[in-house]
Amino acid sequence: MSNHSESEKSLRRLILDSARKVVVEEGYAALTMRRLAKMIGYSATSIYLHFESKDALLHALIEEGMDLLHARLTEAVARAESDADAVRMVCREYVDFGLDNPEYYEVMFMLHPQRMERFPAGKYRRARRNLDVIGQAIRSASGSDGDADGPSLVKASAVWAQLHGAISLVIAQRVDASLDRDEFFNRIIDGTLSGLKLNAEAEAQR
Amino acid sequence: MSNHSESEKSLRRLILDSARKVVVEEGYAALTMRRLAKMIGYSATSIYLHFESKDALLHALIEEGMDLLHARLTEAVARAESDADAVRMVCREYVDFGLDNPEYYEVMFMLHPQRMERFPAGKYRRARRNLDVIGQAIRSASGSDGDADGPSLVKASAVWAQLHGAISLVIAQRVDASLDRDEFFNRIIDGTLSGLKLNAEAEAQR
DNA sequence: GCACTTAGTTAACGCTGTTAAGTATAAGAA
DNA sequence: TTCTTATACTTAACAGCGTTAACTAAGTGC
Repeated sequence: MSNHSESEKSLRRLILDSARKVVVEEGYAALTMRRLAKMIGYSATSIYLHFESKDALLHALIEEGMDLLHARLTEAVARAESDADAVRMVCREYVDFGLDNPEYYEVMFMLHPQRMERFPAGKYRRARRNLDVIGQAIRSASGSDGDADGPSLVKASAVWAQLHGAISLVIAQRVDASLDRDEFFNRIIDGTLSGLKLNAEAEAQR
Repeated sequence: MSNHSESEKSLRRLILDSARKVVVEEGYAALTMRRLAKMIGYSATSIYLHFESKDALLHALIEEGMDLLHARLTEAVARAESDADAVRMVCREYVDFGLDNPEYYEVMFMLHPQRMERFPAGKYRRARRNLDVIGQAIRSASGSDGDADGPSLVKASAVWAQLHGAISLVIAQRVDASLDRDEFFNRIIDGTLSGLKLNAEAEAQR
């Protein structure tokens, strides 16, 4: 049997937890199978008993991150005091998630794993759930007309994309060092919200 | 002397052109020193006579891309018929550049090269030039008040970030396949522009 | 003719992800 | 109890990676 003396929980979990630790603390580049093996006290090939490839391991990590993000987004919606407020809250929370967990965020949204074309469908569903939280918040805030003003998938994707752009550039240290980040993100969120034209009085145009 | 029979132009140029070809046609992952060497008919180590490292080669590629982008952005501004139009044109052009050259765009803005912290200052300057084109367009369109409504660096960065988010997600194939991309990008650009609140009466758009 | 520079080479180091084959150990069947 | 099979894991190796050290051949200046 296993009885590698230390394994109360499954090796799969041990691998995942160690991998997450490496990624979170030292970034994706530091994650190698041999190093991971040394950490968990098994040979590198043992990892392949639980994950088809390094990418598969990464995908599992992404799924965990998606769940974590989902929890934070839904909590943010729950905390909101109005439908309109919920959209702002969910945007703010998304940004904060990215800034709080840059390495996680990088793996989840910025990495370009080799085999991503043949990505397990389940992961897409998990990522989709997060987009749906945004979409639902927008729909609630838009009032009863529902999808009158264009399909909400486009709206939600646009909101997501705009927030993602700001987060990913900051994480990759591509923005000017002298940039005031609070002002930057406030502007991004305000701009994103104003692009939605939610409240009626702001609908002077269109 | 060199006289590797084929070299009219310098080996440095040959390396750069071949590297760009690989990246553009098959993506960054396909670019390896040994493969590049085989392409140009020299040994892999010869590349190190002209570039300090693979990252340095990549940086040179990024600079070329930045110049190309700069040319397109300034041309777009020149084509515009009004200051307000110029902002929209430059946004459109930026998006088109990304969609026209996804592999190039990936190397330029989505990759996270190892040694990027110690990036040659010249590259930053080249990247900054492109941000300045956006910033200048915004400033011109904002009228004479100049920087009254917040520093233009934040404004330009925000515009850039929002466009970048949309482009990078599409390139990484992270957006829903059923998404109408034209509608998506139109919404991104409109949202970005409305976030600038340039002049209220001219915003009778869309 | 000798030193020096230039442009290129080969061989190797220490990594990487991954696979094939082998080894104990436990469980189930005869 | 013995035979068989499955489980959990290992070692050794493959092919490839970026990079370096050491070398060679050819041209240049004195």
